[in-house]
Amino acid sequence: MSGRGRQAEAARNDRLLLDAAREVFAAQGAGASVAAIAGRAGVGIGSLYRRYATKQELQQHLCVLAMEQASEAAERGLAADDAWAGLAGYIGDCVAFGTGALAPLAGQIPVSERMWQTARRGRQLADRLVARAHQAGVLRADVTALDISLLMELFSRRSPIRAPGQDQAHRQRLLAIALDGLRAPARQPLPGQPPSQQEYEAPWRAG
Amino acid sequence: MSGRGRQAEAARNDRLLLDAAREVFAAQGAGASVAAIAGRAGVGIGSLYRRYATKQELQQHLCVLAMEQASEAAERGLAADDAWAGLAGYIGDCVAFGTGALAPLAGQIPVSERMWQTARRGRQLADRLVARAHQAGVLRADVTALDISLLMELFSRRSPIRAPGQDQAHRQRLLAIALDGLRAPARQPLPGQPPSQQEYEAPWRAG
DNA sequence: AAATCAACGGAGCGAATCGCTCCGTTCAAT
DNA sequence: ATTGAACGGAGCGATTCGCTCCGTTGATTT
Repeated sequence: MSGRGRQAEAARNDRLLLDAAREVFAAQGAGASVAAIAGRAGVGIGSLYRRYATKQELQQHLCVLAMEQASEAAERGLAADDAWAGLAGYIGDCVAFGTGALAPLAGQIPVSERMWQTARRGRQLADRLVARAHQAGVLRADVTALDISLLMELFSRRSPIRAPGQDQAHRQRLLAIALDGLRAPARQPLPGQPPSQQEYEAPWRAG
Repeated sequence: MSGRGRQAEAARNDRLLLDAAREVFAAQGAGASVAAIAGRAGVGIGSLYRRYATKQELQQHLCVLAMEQASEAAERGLAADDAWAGLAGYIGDCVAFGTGALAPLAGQIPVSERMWQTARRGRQLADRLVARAHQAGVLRADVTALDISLLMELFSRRSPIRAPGQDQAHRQRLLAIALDGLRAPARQPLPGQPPSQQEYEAPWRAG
């Protein structure tokens, strides 16, 4: 074991708890029990409630963290020289981390001001990433940043029935297919209207 | 109202019940309550239990029906002149119907002999559809029939947080992207190994 | 070595929700 | 007017939930 003393153990447990919570919510949805989370993290329920007063508080903290991770991934993507590699890397990172897996929490928890701010910053970065790819002509013209957000939301969900390793392998293959479909030029135009920002975030406003 | 008498109402209710059950399970997973299903169908709980002795029996019946619908979609696809149109139509039909949305039931209900038979027939038809697309050179060479099954499983899940109409519109746009990514020639090879039949159906064997 | 105490795991509480039963009501057919 | 099949939903016991509380552990201090 690394780290010495109870404080180090507490820090480790906090990490384990957050990772486990994200995976369990991603697989089972917002209704997952705190016992399932604590069990997967390998810690007691008491240790969970010493850090987060309620299940809801844990969920809010999880949302902020996930959006911050997404912003960092977007910054890495913008730092890449190649516009396509940057965008694909951003999408891959977010899907691997499970950024969009917390979408089922929308409407179930109040959205703090900090959450809106973090979301706004992440959206701006993602918009720049997408705009750059459009200008470089590597991203199909009829796809929007919100389409990509929905795509990541879809791919973020974990299978509730398969082993995590298998699930991850499957997801990477399917994501590679979707990424190929995102490249310009498009073979078949996208049907319907692109999603609007308002309808995208509406579920979060219904608290 | 169409139909006269109590028998007609019963037949209508049975349809409403099955449609509602598929949608609710697709959105909320296997843990969805029977009250939620009856409520969405607009019928009483008593009417549900007059037709299905247990929740489990309803789920099994739902699985058989979904797989039969998938087989019919595959037959329509094989009847199409164009190999790509046939495959794309099959995938689109299955996703629209929600064939793969019952995957979360795997491991939660015993698999009847009839379910295995129906599944086997559906798989044979899908294999032929995929093989024909491969031979015609319209489907990227590194994708297998099981990859496509997993893709349909992914796209079959309904959003638990958005209105069904919006969710459907989003899903069709994202599916169009994925279908573009399935076309030959591939721009980027798929990572990892293709899934095996054994690992694909393993969750169903763990009853 | 003894004392201290922060962090630990989990048994168990009341509340909520579950699958399912049971029964009074409705209404087309007799 | 009578029948009876199909109806909706209140409510049962069982289960599961979020959460509290407490005895235990072990690094640190005296």
